[in-house]
Amino acid sequence: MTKADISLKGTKVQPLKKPRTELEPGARRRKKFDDKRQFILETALSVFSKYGFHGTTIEQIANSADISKTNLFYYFSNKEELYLTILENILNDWLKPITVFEEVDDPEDVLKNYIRLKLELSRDQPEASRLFCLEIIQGAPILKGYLENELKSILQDKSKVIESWVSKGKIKPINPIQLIFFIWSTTQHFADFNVQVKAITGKDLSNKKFFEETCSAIQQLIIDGLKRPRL
Amino acid sequence: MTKADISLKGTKVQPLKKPRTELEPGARRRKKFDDKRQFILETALSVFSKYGFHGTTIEQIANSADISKTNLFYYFSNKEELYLTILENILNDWLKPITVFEEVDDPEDVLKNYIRLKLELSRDQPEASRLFCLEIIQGAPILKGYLENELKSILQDKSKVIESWVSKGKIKPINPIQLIFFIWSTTQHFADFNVQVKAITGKDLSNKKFFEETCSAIQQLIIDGLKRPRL
DNA sequence: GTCTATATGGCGATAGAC
DNA sequence: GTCTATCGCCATATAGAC
Repeated sequence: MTKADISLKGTKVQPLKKPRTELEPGARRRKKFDDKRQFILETALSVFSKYGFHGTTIEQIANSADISKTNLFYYFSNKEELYLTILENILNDWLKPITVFEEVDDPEDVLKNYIRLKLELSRDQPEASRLFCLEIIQGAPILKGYLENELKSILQDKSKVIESWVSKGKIKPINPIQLIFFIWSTTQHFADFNVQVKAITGKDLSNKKFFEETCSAIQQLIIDGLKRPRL
Repeated sequence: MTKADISLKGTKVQPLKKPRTELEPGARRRKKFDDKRQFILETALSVFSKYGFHGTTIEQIANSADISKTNLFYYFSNKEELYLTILENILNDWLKPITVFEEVDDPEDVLKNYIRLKLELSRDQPEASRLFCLEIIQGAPILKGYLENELKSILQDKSKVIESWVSKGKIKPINPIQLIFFIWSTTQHFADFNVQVKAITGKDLSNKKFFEETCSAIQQLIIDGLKRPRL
């Protein structure tokens, strides 16, 4: 294993327990523990997304979270576990929007809706988007298996929806996967290349007007680009 | 300066001398020196693009280039100089395609041409694209100044071309910067997210059929998306 | 749970022989 | 120009007191 590889190493990453509603004995303590863990996770996401796994030190994270280095090791047994837990959480959020693809609906509504949801994700979770991008760009050492299995099968499923639109003549012929890539790339660009966007336009998605302008620009381009040519 | 920051530190990065045609005394030796430097640069690009600046060790690069660690330090005085020289080279290639934007031309030709050139870059220099992306995503500590000045002014220039197309009614109204972002994001996606693309489609741009299919899908979507609505 | 040491190992960079 | 040996630093992680 080279320095640069990060693997699961058999580490079991236990998902965060949801805080319980009934406060049994010990529940309050557990909640406090979970809350602090959650807080560290959020802080760590922010740091990891700036400097990458290797560029980030435990001390940086500890400082940002206002705890000591050793204390951090009380909540996460090592750097990898911390990193993996974050990636796992990101993946869930990243996938949610795609559920809007349903055959019954009108393509225009579905596509507009999906584009907006993805762009909202770029606006509200830009750090998560960037960490995800960092992971993929470096060969997805952790997520590769996931991409080839779960993600692939989800996309095949959604592709059928798009194909049905094509065969019903609702949109013009296009490779469904290409269409999805197109939406992913244009929307994520505003999170991943945020610095470049801001350097050139002076704005980013947190600017409401810029968000709306961007959203409708992408929506229009895709909707109009998919209209069947008139005979 | 945190561990993760990489700055110019006043380091002057001297561009590689072009090998001379006339072989003066000492020229042959210099050429050999330059060639080896160039070879190290190419090897290092490959490694940096996989693991990032901090994830890459000098030893990895040296091994890949089949030289010793100390020998590498003979050609580059430190890790940063090596990294900076690479980034500088990338920037040049990255910008070349945009010169196709000229007002005199037909928008459809220009856009199709530009999309193809950018996609060729994603196909032929995917590692450079990924290293560039790594740099931007992490806040462009080195390139930020460049983005805000040179790149911004180039884009403002090219925007005028696009605006003239709009005002002449050749394409429908669109924010020129947004249009350029769309082309950048959709084409670079196939280099930066190459692993994801390959995991899902089983192919990448090195596959000729896939390249052509992708190229025309992007071209069509953008060209058709920009067509003026018929009255 | 949180703290003060401290062990351990890796990595960038240099010295100096050849 | 290339090599062997090594320095010095810094980051992860642990031990053990409180």
